[in-house]
Amino acid sequence: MSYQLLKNQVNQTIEISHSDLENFCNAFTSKTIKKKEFLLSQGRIYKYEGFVVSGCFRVFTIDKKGNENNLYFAAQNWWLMDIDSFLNQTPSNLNIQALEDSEVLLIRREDKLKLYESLPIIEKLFRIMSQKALVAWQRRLIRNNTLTAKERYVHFVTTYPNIVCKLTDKQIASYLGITHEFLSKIKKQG
Amino acid sequence: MSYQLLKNQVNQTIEISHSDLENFCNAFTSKTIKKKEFLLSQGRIYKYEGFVVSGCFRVFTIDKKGNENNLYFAAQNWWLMDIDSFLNQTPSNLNIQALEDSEVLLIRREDKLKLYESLPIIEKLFRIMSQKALVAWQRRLIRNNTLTAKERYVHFVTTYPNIVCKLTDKQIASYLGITHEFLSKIKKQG
DNA sequence: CAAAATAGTTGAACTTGTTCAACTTCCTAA
DNA sequence: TTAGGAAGTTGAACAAGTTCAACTATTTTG
Repeated sequence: MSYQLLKNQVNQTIEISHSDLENFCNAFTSKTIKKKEFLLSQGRIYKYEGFVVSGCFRVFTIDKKGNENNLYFAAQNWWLMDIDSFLNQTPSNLNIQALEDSEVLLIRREDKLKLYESLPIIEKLFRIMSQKALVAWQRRLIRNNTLTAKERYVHFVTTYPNIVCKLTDKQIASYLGITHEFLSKIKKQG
Repeated sequence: MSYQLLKNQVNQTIEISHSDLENFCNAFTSKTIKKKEFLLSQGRIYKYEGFVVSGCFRVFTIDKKGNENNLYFAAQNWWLMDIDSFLNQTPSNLNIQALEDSEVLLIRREDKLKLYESLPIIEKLFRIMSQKALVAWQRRLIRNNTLTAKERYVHFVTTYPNIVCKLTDKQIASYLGITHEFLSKIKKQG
């Protein structure tokens, strides 16, 4: 049952009544996405927010020179969202693509806004999740400023082994902010 | 009146009744902090959250080699918090130091937790503020991965001129993730 | 005001990471 | 099942950024 993962995560984050949790989960619909398909393309306004049940996604930007930059990866239990586009309803700068056949639970923007109104506990849920994510991004930035490429690579593969095994080296290099040629050389050094 | 800035920021973020806003602001107490004094030192558990009324602070980590790494600066209308320490009540990895004589509005952790209970709108306030901050951190990380040091420097001084003018080049270099010697060379090139 | 500490500059040698190009290997779609 | 296209490897030349050391401002403090 694909909703169980979502329920688990909510229960681990906040205390919520059974009926409120049901109401929350009922706002989501399941969707399967084939490998290489896009959940969101740059320039579009993002109307959904997603919880990954199975599979894996990459979230990336494309700069002026046409280079892709992987911002993060999302496997089981991760959230997929472009907060910027979702908050402000501005065209997205992000692309979200499935790296393998995947299942996500999607909630429409309007439905989420309604939930914020009808269930204040949902504000708390996303307040806490956002704050936790913020801490993670701050730490990642510190690592990028203080560690070498090799140290960052070692940190990534040891911290997220279940995601790393689904990725190509090219994708990892882009996430780490280095070229894939250089990652190849790092790996050769041992 | 130092509370007016706080009220303005809240009003710009959410719709809130006059009495709720009063209750929120009443939980804060004003404190003046002299230049170079610390609001928080690494290893302590952070019991307060602060809103900067005047002056300027730097938030930084110290790594194993003893190098300081400026994470961000906070001038008027910015918030000072170690979310990680505040959320989990774990010893802080951050140091918060005044760069000039400053005034902050402080709220105690317990009082903030009480406010979350009694005023659900405060959950919304911090949910939105956290999500906006998250977007800013994501963008900063993308810039760090895709721009050269010089481009990052130009972006920083043009985006935050009112903060830059309060900083030394050494502090800016640390924020950008480069050495102060290299920043000096960047500036010389024009 | 004088002394001491801190901030900023410059150069030379060095390390880290990039670019480009050629090659190999491994998928994958017709 | 095989041709075509990604993904990965390697090397050489290069660019970006660091380190160390010596020096010059500029603040800070007694």
